[in-house]
Amino acid sequence: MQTIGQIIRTNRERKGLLLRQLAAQLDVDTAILSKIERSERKPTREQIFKLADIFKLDRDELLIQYLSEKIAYEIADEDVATRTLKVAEQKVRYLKSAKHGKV
Amino acid sequence: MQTIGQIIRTNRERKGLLLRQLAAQLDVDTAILSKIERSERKPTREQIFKLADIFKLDRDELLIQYLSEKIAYEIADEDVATRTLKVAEQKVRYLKSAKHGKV
DNA sequence: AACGAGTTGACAATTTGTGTCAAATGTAAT
DNA sequence: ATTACATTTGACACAAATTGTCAACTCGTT
Repeated sequence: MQTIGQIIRTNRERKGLLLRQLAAQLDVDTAILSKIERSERKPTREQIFKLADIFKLDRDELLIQYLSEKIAYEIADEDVATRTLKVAEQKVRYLKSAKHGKV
Repeated sequence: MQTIGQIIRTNRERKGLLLRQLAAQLDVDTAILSKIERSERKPTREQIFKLADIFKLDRDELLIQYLSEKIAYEIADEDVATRTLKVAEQKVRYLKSAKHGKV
């Protein structure tokens, strides 16, 4: 199970880029990128998209990794975590159908 | 599909309580409770537990409603929402097993 | 009109997220 | 062991989001 940080680091090293080089492309401080790779900070959505472009990864895939990691950390220490996600799925379905005027 | 706000309002009315009476028990301003019931604001976790106690609802059940609603609103307008939740489930499982020393 | 219940919006206080910077640490080469 | 460079760390500043406070407002009832 890879974190976003690990995905970024792996891809950066695969391309032989230094932190400061990738940081420059992302337009962030090296310190921040370092923290992101070690999961000490979360990237922003914009950064995710830039990374997907730089590494030619599927934007949706990376976005899913990013969002799901955020959610997982949000509730991982609840012991109702799994049931919460099941109910969240139902609610999402409901909200989406409502949005399409199906209520 | 009921919102937390609707659950609260229904239960408050069932007990014949006024907004200001329930607000007093919750130790919040009437304005806030009004907004919570109409989903204009989110309750805090503490408030959720107080409400469960006041209405004699299952704390975990209400917590699940609260957390899942928060998550659902967070990602409802992503079109990768459902897949995100599936991946989040996997990540939660992984995090939980890691926590129990199973890595 | 006066009252009580609920709603609304402007604002303040607090918390959380993000960025900046400089110093510290690690690592390899000379 | 000193230099040079990459990365990490932590303190701080700034911005954004959350939460709370308050007063004015609407609406229905008497």
